[in-house]
Amino acid sequence: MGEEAVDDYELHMVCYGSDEDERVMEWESGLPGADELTPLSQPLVPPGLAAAFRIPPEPGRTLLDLHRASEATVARLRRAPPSSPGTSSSPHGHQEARGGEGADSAAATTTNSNRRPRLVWTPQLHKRFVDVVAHLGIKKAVPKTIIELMNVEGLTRENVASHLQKYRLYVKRMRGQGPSPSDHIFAPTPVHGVAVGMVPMVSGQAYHYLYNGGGGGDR
DNA sequence: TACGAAATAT
DNA sequence: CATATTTCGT
Repeated sequence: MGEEAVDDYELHMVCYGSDEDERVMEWESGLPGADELTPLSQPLVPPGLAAAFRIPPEPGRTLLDLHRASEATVARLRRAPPSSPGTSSSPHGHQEARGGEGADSAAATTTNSNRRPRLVWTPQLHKRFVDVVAHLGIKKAVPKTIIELMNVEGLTRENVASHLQKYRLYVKRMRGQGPSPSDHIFAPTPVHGVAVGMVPMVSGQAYHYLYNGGGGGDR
């Protein structure tokens, strides 16, 4: 009969067909990048300023809180119908082209292959990873939890597990010895001022890494 | 089922 | 050769 159920697999994350998903996608696109956000570990209001203005100490905002809030927002977006009578245009300016890539989404080239394309951990994605791991603590930093808190669509548990394995090895190796020039993403030189990819990219796509000369030659 | 170490692939 | 995926034992 028909061979239509063939490519049922790839339709997962890349293709947004539903209006609800579109709304969520738009919301995600509007989110500021990791570079423009204050780390959760860092108080929004400096202690001195807070004291000067009689601002009560910040509530214990944790990543879990953020996660819950995020889930609540997503749920609301999905439930609430357009309900924008009159204004059918986009709520906020969207520089984003189609593709569904916002601050966080792991896309893969949808070329037919049962093998998942190599995921490239961009500095931004890695930063998010490190942030989550740091706040979870080395004890609770397990792939499943990490993946939940990162909230990156398309990111699989295997991806995180693999990266976590490398990250742990890096941390262990890092003890005692100074930083190694061989480190790319793990070394404490996260984001330079140059434009780097905002989304995880796969082989085939052009991605730019910021490299330190590479003239060292020692190993 | 999920985690993690090792093997395998790119 | 570095890094990501897959396999496999727990």
